[in-house]
Amino acid sequence: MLGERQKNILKEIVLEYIKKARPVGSQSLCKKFKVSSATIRNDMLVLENLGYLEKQHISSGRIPSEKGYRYYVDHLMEPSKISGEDMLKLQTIFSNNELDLDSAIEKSLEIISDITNYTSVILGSASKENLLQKVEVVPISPGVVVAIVITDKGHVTNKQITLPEGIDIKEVQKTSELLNKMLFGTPLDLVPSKLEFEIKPIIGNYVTNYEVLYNAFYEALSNFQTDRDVRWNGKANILKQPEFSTVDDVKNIISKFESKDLVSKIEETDDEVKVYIGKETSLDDNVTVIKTKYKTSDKEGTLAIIGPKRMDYERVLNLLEYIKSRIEKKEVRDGKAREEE
Amino acid sequence: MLGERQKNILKEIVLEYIKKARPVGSQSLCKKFKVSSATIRNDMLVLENLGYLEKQHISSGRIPSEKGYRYYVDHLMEPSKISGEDMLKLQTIFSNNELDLDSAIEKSLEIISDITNYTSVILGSASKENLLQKVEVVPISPGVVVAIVITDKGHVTNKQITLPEGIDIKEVQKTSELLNKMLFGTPLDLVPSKLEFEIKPIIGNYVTNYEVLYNAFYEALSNFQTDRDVRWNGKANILKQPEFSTVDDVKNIISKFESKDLVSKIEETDDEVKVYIGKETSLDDNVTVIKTKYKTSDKEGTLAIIGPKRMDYERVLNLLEYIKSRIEKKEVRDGKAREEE
DNA sequence: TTTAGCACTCAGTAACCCGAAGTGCTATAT
DNA sequence: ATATAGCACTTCGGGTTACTGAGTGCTAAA
Repeated sequence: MLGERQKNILKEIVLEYIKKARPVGSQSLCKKFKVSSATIRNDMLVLENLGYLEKQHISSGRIPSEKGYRYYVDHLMEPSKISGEDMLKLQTIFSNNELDLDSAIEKSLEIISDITNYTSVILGSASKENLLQKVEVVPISPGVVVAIVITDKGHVTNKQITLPEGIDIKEVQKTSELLNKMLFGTPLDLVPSKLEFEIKPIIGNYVTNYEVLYNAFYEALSNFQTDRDVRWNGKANILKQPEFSTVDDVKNIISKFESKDLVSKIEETDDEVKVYIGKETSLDDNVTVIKTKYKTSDKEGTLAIIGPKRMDYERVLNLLEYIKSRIEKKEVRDGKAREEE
Repeated sequence: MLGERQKNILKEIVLEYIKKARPVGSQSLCKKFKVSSATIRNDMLVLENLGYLEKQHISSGRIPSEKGYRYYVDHLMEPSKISGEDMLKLQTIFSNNELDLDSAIEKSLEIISDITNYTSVILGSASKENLLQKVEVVPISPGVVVAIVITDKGHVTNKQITLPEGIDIKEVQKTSELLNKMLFGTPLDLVPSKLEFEIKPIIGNYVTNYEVLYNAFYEALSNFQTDRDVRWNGKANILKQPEFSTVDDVKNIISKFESKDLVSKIEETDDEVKVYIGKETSLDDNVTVIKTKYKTSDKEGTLAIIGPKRMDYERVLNLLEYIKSRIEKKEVRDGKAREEE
């Protein structure tokens, strides 16, 4: 379909545009391909007709279209290794035994944001594979208790419960014992249904006045898994990109970042590192999001880098791949409960 | 110092500029004061020479200077009550018994952001008046435990601790018992020093190999009080204000919002509702921050509204005053453990 | 003390010109 | 067939100019 030179021209244009953020003209490619500008122009026309290139106006140079970037990422980009320089900056983090995995992930994405000037987001939530380990009920004042839930992976959440008038603290204790007995070892995502179908029917046998108590605990326990944390780095970085040079562009992207359904748009389900360009992101047509799911023994979530479509695809891909691999390595190493390397 | 008419002219200019965001000319005030524009101009000149008014260029209308806003807030603004409309929107929140105080505060600031189009921030942290109620240690896997700290007000934090090789879980239990005994009822802010000066010297008597254990617990327990949460509402609202019409202004304010020392700049120590204008904010010369400290039985923090200097001072002051009073009322009411009103 | 009158200033807009960069097309050369 | 040289054409962007409207400061009179 595409001639060899045409492919290379497309590649050059993508790389050049990533570097300079200015439309690429035919002249500037002459020396590299040792042909005249007219020849380049002919090829450019072909590429434009196929939808890989665009012009901003009739006599401007070419810029890659989304389809062009996509083609570059899928076919033209040479798989490479992370640069030594980048690696160096990340290495210390993962070989530092002081840092737990969570902090290491956070720290490393912070570094990525710093060195690339893109925006990064970490989406996390307790994994479905967490098993409920313990439900602890601590009275803190008359009529008020705190319910604390601990998973086998060490995650903790809590919820304050104001007891309805006239509930005996003994009833609460009994409820908590019952919950502990029945829920121990239950995967978090199954807790609500287990509460509803196994515990609710029988709780009346153990506890009087169970209705309100049950409801209070139900709420506390089922909130657990939906608990999400979102960490940003360099949220303002994207504004440094020349594509956000008008007030409207800036306002627009900032509003998108603040919007409530951002999490659902960022979340990734694929284990690979994936690239979403422009419209593919469903977040904003002017950005590219490179992201991957990560999964540690106790949490799972998404690592995402958000930048302009003119993003340094190769570098970011490599960085994310590297971090992903280090996360896994660290898991293994931590599992062996510290063994000097 | 200032004549009566001059004061009124200043006031009108402030109000007019707040409403329209456009410099106010002498003509537009003629009817209101029943004098000619020349007279107004003379007064304006006086006000300008005293530093209350500014011009953007030699032949533009006047806008209030920071000093002018300050004078307005301190001397010209008529103390008034919150508008019925605004109150209505907030009322339901505080009379809703389902909502705990925390959520009510959050919800009400959300509403303020919505109706005013300003940005709001809630800074919170566990109060110094929280007393340590319990230290709970839950083993979750060989060599790993979770330390959970609960205060008498129901706040919970936790920290995962990886035990050094060769530590017996019994030692951990003993440590936790010791901590519970010695720290029960200790105000949070005193925990670190108590650990250092009372517990460290004697822990060796109870627990062998105490060094590492002590360090792990020390870190977990002293992080508690510095634990801060920051909640934003309408972070992008400020961009709607016409004062942020150039890319640079926008980028600037966004960076300020993202900066790490924002918390320290926002935090308020005064119990009153206070107004900080422009430079006074130490945050950004183009904004006004109206804020107040709040204090509930278990938490204390700051409520802040950030808007342009051209902010609707009266309205925001009233809103904050109102919320403050409702927070206190609700405290009282909740304390009586639900008594229908 | 207030007012009318007037000259002056400046932001903002629109119209225009011009050079730079780059294109598409056609006719020619390889 | 492919590549090239030449040329007419388009658009952007920056600079200049001219004009208008809003608003001022100042002076002299009421």
